[in-house]
Amino acid sequence: MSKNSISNSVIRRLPRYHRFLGDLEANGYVRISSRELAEKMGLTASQIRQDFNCFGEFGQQGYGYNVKELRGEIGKILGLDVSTPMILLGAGNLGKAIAAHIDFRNRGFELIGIFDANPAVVGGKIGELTVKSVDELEEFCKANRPEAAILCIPKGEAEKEADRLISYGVRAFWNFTHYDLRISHKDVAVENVHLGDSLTTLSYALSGISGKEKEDKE
Amino acid sequence: MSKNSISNSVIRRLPRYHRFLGDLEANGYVRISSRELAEKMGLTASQIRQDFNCFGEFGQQGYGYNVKELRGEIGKILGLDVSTPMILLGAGNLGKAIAAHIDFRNRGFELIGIFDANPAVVGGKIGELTVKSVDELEEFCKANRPEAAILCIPKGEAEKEADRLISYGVRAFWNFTHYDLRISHKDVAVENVHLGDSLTTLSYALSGISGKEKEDKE
DNA sequence: TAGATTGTTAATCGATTAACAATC
DNA sequence: TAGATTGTTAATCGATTAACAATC
Repeated sequence: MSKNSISNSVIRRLPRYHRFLGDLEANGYVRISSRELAEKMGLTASQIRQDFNCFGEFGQQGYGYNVKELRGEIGKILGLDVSTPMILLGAGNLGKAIAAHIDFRNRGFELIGIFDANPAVVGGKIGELTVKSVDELEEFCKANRPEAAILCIPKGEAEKEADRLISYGVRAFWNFTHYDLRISHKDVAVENVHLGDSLTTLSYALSGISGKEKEDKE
Repeated sequence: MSKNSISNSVIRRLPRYHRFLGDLEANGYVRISSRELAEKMGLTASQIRQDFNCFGEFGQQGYGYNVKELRGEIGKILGLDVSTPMILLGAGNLGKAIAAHIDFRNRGFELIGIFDANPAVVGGKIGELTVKSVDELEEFCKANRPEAAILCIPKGEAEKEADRLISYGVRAFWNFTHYDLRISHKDVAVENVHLGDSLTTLSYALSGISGKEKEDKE
């Protein structure tokens, strides 16, 4: 209900607030004002107060915000107080790195299964988990009820596998493919990571830096 | 000059345009109207025309846009017609996956070196490249002049290494760490990829889907 | 020419910033 | 109490959408 009204811009800032507050807490900060936090994060104090006020009154006039308390509240808003079972599809380079590199626990998830179509990687170990064949996917989902999935598979397989997962009850996707999930499926949560697009953006930014343009024209 | 005036929102859409136009071209499309492209991409035709008009007049009234030509123009805007030498710092799980997974050529870059501080991984092969020790970084940069770097190293090392690279002439960073480069260095291009934040956003989105909230309250 | 679709201006919408009264 | 800082309303800014004349 209230959640629907929060703008995307605000939501995208929440994980960063949570992260900075964690650092502050680790560095012994007990309280912080919106002004000081703004300075550290490169935002305005106004924006910070506006953002927090979307969810409630977390501060105290004349004092500021209690770091630990505020971090806790934002964590709850982000759903980090629950642990959602998640599976990974695709144990190639990227899939393996994600499985090994990401701190799922502190992001509200638990990685409970890894699947791949390639017999050469099935049976291999990644952290605590053994890579299973995609043939076991249905059975596994029926038994373990994962609610979220990471897609690190080729674009061509994404549609088929996503459809399948949705039919097994998966409702959230961390999507590293270029298949556009949101077009086909409506009430499913999707977070796209387009690494290639990200690097391309850097190319643009670089071409705008001192000298580059001139070189082309002279 | 003109470049500075383009809004960030527009720039972030350019790689996606480029990608979609590539798909269209591969599927035999010769021309496309803003209306049709909008439909395919989930945007409005108005927005597409506004976006393109930031850079010039790429279409023709009554006809639309020539797919191949438009893609080429956008590619040039993104700087994909040049190949910027790039190095990777950090050959851990994530670094390895990035090096192996990303199509640098089609993003305006060429990966020419990989470095790591861990003697256990130095000497290993990733694709065509052999992982070098960070001790060789200065010499390598003086000889090969990379202009861009990928940071896949621990946060604690990021500041030191970034400073070093900048002093060696690197002017663009694809930053996978949580070290905030933009704070310390001004005229350097930075593209941050915060995978953890991305997953955290998915946690939020999931917690807003049917049933979740109610469960907490009943 | 008539139809289609752009390029571009104007209107709307949303997000950020500024200001200030409330209050700790 | 006086000083500080929030919560919140109002003002500004920017981005998206709508409209339409230009033109192929």
